[in-house]
Amino acid sequence: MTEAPLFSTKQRILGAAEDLFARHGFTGASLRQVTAAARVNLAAVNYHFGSKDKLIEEVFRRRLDELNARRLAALARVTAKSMVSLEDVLDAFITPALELSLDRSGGSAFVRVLARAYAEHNEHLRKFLSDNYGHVLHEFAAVFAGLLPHLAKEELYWRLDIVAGALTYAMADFGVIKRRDGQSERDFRERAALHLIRFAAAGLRE
Amino acid sequence: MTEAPLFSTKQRILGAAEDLFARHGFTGASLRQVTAAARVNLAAVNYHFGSKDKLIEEVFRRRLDELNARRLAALARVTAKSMVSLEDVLDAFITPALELSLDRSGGSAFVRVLARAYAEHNEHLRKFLSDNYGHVLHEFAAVFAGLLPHLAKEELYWRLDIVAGALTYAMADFGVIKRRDGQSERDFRERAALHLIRFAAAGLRE
DNA sequence: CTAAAATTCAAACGATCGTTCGAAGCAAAC
DNA sequence: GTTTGCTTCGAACGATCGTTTGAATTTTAG
Repeated sequence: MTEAPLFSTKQRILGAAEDLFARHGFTGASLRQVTAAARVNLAAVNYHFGSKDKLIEEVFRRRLDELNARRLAALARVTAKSMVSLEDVLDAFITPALELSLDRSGGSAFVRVLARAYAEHNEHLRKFLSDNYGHVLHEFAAVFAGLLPHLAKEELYWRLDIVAGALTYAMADFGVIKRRDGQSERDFRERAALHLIRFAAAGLRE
Repeated sequence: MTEAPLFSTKQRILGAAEDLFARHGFTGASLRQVTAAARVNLAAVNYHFGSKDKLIEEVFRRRLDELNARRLAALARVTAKSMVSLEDVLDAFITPALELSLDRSGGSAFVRVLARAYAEHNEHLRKFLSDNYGHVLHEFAAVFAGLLPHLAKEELYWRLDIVAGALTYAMADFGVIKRRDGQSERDFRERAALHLIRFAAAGLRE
């Protein structure tokens, strides 16, 4: 927790790992590929992070801390209003991630990493994500539960899981797709968010 | 192309590979794990399939041949009608896959394998799938294009790609999720298909 | 029954994996 | 200048990977 130079060894490793994990998966990308791309020594990973698993966790932490903070801030803004709609809550969940997916500095790669995490059945990784960011999903789930009182708690939870996964995959593809030439990024983002919110709302309502 | 005993070495390998690829990914599951689960010798994979990559292809071929045949049959049934709706075409695409995901004999594992394939950016695998099943997507795309004349061809194609990926991920999760106790499988399937079709329609229309 | 073809087997190949180690390099503190 | 602590480095560790080999075994054909 000292200084964090923009191009320190740690940051270069994290950036290269993010890119290679997105392209080849967690087991598919080796530490030798990562360190070569980051132009650092192989042993630097275990020196700075301890292990490959810890490096993977740090790749998530670097982005998820901010992403989930934005989601919670947006959720708080929504629940402060007098009338709360399902679409508002979904917007609070989706828009921060969509902004990240359209970010230039590695954000699009990270969203693809996130999509891979959903595909993984990795016990260790699931537990890490649940331990560190489960409270965010719980806060959203609580608001959803108030808006969808007809759904049993168990039913609501797995619907949220499916919806979140499908949204994550869709946003991951945005990171690869090239936008139409004439279309502005803001226009693209707003239209994509609209479609995703419609899908999620349809999937959550009875 | 000779006989195909139900529990031949080849079939046992394919079944074990499907299950392990779903759980640990293509690079994450080793041939030693696969052959151990199939209770066959390690060398049997290279004898019967030639290589791990060819085995992966065969895991796809075994299921996709039937899945895409059903999709095309359903599409033909739809286009034979006088009035064709966007929802009809989506139903022809989604329902066969949803039935597969709820199949008991390995189908649910395969849909998770399919979801992994979407997450993979693997050049070789993408080319194999495109070469062997690209014509199915082209047939659907042609019908979609007729129903959505306002969309440019390029725009339509990447929307279809995103929608197909998101649907695949959602269906993959169905394979893991346990149904509510009181709910029949038919009821569950029809309701899920309805939600997925709504999402896809919203994503494809302007 | 016997020869031939197909299949299974144990064992090993070289390559690559994540990880570890001690020396070398380098900064700041005294 | 010397010491101290942090970082980088080349080299190697044992483990595991996909693949290959040749002999043993089973199945098929004549």
